[in-house]
Amino acid sequence: MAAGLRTAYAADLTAIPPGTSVSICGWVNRIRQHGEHLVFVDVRDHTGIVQCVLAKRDDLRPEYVVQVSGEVFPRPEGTENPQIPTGSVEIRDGIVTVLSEAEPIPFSLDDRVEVEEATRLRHRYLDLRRERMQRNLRLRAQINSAIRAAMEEQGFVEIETPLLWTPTPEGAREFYVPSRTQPGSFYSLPQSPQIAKQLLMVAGFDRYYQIARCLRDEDLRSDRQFEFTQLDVEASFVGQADVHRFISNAMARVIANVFDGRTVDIGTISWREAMGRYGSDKPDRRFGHPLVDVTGVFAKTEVRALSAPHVAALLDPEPTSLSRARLDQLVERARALGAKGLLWVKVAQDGEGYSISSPVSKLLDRSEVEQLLEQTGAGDGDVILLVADEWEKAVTTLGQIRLERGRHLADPKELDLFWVVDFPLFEGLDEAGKPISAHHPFTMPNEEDLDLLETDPLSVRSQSYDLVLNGWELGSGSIRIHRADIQRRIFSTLGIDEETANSRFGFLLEAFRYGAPPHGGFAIGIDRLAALLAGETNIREIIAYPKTQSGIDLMTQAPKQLDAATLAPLGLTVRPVQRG
RNA sequence: GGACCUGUGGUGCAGCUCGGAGUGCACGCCGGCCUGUCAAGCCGGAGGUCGCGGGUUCAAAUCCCGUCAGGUCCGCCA
Repeated sequence: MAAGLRTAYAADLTAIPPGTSVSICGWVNRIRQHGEHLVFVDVRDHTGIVQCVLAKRDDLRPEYVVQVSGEVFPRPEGTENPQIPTGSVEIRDGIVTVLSEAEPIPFSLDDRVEVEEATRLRHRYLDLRRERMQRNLRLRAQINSAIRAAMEEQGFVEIETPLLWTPTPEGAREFYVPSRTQPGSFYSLPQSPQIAKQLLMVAGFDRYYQIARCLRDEDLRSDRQFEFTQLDVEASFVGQADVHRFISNAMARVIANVFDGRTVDIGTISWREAMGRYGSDKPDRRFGHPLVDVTGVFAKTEVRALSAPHVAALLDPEPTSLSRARLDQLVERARALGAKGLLWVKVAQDGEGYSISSPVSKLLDRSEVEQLLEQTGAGDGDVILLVADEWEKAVTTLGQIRLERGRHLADPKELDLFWVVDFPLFEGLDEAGKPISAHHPFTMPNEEDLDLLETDPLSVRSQSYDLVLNGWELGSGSIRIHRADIQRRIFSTLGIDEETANSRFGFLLEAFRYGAPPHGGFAIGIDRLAALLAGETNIREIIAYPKTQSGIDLMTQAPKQLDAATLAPLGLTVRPVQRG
């Protein structure tokens, strides 16, 4: 709704009767001066650009903030610009009022010009003027709005939880905030509202949601910032299928909203299948080329590099690009990823059959080659990549290579959205030989596997689940343990004694003694969701003020040192830091 | 903590392999011309700590070492 100094936005003008007087406000986008008597001034607001035709004006510069009052007319025949939505109209002989002058800006705001990200971040307020960034942040707002509508429609209540929370030793590294009123003591910023929301279940808010800021002091990546935003959800008296339904409904609503009614199928795949076929618990399935288990082919092989508990095979997505040097790089890459190595087998048509070339071709017998070709479906010109190792190492290594080799072949318009279920409850053993929680220690085991807790904990599946979109983990959740006896068994398996459990989670365990309903929940990473739906490959593009990989805000130069006088009331002194 | 890529007028690049004067291109900026352009066009001009420090050399943007910054990834992210 236009108001104040403005009566219309640029995008409104095509729908306005010729001759209507309007006032538009915005930034001077571009000036085209044609001598003394004809000047075109493009004025930009967030809806678009409007061409203003003036008789004489030489005091305007790009990025001046202006108000233009004048009459809207169709452009003279032959001068329309079909390239832009407002190209059929113009404001003629308007009064241009300069509301604010502008120095020449340090980089182009034209989306066609690639500007180094550091430069953009240093002047983020300028970068955000660009159409792309306006579109991205507005898309993000639209996602939030659709989420709120979907959650409220399903009976969820939005409740805020504290940012100043209590340190919890489990999980991600936390940010700490010194207390002035309790000098020497610290709050922590929550890595998620996990425990707070479970307490809300005990409190009887049986359907809670929040668009919550979470903070983790872990190294940054293209899909990770210190602070990020989650749709955080928890519900009581529900099972896994109910949680999936709530979240699926919200996702469907978001996608329909963003893509104009588009529908999406949300499938399900087990963790074991995801790992086996794609070597990842967040597979990008859009470009095919699944891994093939060829362990059986090499059961009795003479090739020492292939005698391993598991042999995974991949038909390279782009074999023609595999020069000998490139293949050597792949071998190195596999080693860098922690596997012992990688073997390649080139396949070529040879009369009726096929011949192969490989560093180990002399050591492979005919039946091994035949089975390998059959099981992988390899044909003329294909290159088979093999990684032999422990199952998880083999599939994850080859899965990562699959991703690096094929990711660019994925259709960027496709939305491959699915649940990954039946995660293992524990992910390996710590130094003391005790299992490590894969999710968090309140995750409910799969009831069929309860008996394995004490005998074979690593094979216990959990009632936890991830949501994956185009190869990114969008979120995860679980059904929680609400029964004290099962919680005791989990703590015991994890090697957490009662005293430790009480000191870490005492208030939660105490709360659970006063009547805890069965409950479970989920959290969706909104930054990742927004980035994927915006077609961006890093989340900084959908965050107004992101930090660099080293955690610096290039605009404000935060974090900054504080002087001793500021720190003293907090009970802090800073040790001199040696750098370099 | 580690690997790899990048750093050259305000912006984006080329130059770096094979050392020889801050050389070049495009955009932007400043000035002039120009009455229907639209990333306007034409002419002219200004603008440089080649990220920083050290080394090799008669000579370094270029080679070597270190360092800082940005990015991608591994570790890390219950």
